[in-house]
Amino acid sequence: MGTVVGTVEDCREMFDVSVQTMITSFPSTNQIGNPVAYKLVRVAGDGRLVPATDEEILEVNETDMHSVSDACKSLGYLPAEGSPSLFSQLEETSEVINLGLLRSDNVEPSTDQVNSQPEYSEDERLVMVHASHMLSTPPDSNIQCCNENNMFDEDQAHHEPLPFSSDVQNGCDVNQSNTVEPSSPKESAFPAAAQKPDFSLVRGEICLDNLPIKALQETFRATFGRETTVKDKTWLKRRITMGLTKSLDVPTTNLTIKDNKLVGNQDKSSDVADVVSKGDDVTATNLKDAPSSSAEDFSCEERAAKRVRKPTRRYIEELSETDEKQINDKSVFPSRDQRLSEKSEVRSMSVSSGKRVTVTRVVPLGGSEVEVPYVSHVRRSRPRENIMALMDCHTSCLEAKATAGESNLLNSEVVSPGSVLKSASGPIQKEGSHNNSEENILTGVDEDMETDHVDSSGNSSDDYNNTGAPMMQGVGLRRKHHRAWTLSEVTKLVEGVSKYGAGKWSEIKKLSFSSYPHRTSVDLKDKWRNLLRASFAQSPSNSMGSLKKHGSMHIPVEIILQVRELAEKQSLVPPSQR
DNA sequence: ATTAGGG
DNA sequence: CCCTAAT
Repeated sequence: MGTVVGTVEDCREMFDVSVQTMITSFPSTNQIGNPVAYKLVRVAGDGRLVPATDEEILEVNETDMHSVSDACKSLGYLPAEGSPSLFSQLEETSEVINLGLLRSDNVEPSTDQVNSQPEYSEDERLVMVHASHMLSTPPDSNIQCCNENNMFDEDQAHHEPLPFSSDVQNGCDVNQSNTVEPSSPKESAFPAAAQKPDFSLVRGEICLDNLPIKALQETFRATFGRETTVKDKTWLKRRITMGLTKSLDVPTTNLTIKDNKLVGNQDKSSDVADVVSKGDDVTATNLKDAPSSSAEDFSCEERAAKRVRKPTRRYIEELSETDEKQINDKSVFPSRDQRLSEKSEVRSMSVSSGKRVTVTRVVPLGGSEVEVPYVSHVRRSRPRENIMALMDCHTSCLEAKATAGESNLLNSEVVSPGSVLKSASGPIQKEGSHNNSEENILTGVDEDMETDHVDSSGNSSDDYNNTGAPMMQGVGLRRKHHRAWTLSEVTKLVEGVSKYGAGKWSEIKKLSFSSYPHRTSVDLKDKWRNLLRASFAQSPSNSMGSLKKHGSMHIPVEIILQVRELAEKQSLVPPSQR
């Protein structure tokens, strides 16, 4: 800045004024995430600065906003690299973010650049950005600047000339004659600068380092409107930069949260408040403390506002499958990048997200760690699921035994049915496999298997697992297997219903489905319900029977009819009778 | 323990 | 299929 002020006299005033203007005349109530709005000013005929019109602002915003957010996204991680600079990581973060917010080009400075180019500190970069934007520096100057630093290569490519650049330029010229602030001794410091206002302006800006303390002080004065006695170059630079950052940041970052903070923290966070309103009292007093403390505060605020994670779509405990998948995909929560990209929403949702999200843990997955809510990682309700499989199997086995002719053998082994079954029953196994094949056919083209099903205790736990659901491994997997109903099963069901009546599921189960251990009475009931629906659904067009689009087996018309018939019967005859 | 229903 | 409330 010092450069700005010093090099380009005429523009200095403008700049000075612009800062003030931005702070005062543009209330913090301004549009959210509208950094550009604050930067856009035009120089009227009399050389005064006039806020850009809505249209103008919009115009610029359209092009800028996206890129800005992008920049933020990409910038978000810079701090992770942790450059051993003067500032803490946090501070760096906030600054980087700010930088992102301030930028209006599709620039994506890489971490490498930041770290590998010690000559240009964050401050300087910020300043540079500020300068170019606040002053609405003409594109060409920007480009120059870019070349100069080799930092914003993309700038050149994507940079869109600001609408008023010309105006500004003119304004500068006009101003040249009217020095608003004659008190500044900058002229002596930078005599040559006046020649090429734009370029030199920006350029000088960039090289804060090279400026004499005096110049820095001058800049400081220009920025905050007050003198400073501080001689610390670094501090000055920093202060100046922050001043600018803040002034821009307040309106920009400002959301409800931000507002609250401003209101509540006023005294505490001398940063925002001071810089924006009072200037800085700290300046003279605490040379060393001021920077660090303020920085910390700031970073804290920033974090509070931004760091909160957005609540991802609600965690669905429903299907363990899903759970697994999500976890594996690391999609339970948006990845860091994602989260950052959604930064815009972050602040607003901090509240809602607070509770759930806050409680998280880091889970190492495939090398990277993922944060997952403590809650849903565990089985949501009862612990049973694991057992269920076994239970199921168990029961099935028992059933099988019960109905099976040679169950005796099996009965003896109540303890470990699965293993026993597997090993103990040669023939049974066979049956099981047979059963399997049937089941696997699914479409159940047709089978009379049921007849030969005879006993089929064959359903060993293995069988189960193979056919149906994934083994309930470890923590909460559940959802039994999805076994499509075979035609034979359906047939049996219908038959059973006709025999014993709908609702006698346990009966049917016992009598007709003894050989289908995996079909519980509930299953029967459900299936029946489905059949009913299907039958009704198909009633309109008989042909529909096989027209069913996909998945489920095509229910033969006969069965449909049968079902319908039964349905009528059932409905007519109250359950009491049956 | 079964059923009926909702999800 | 799963889960629950109601029997």
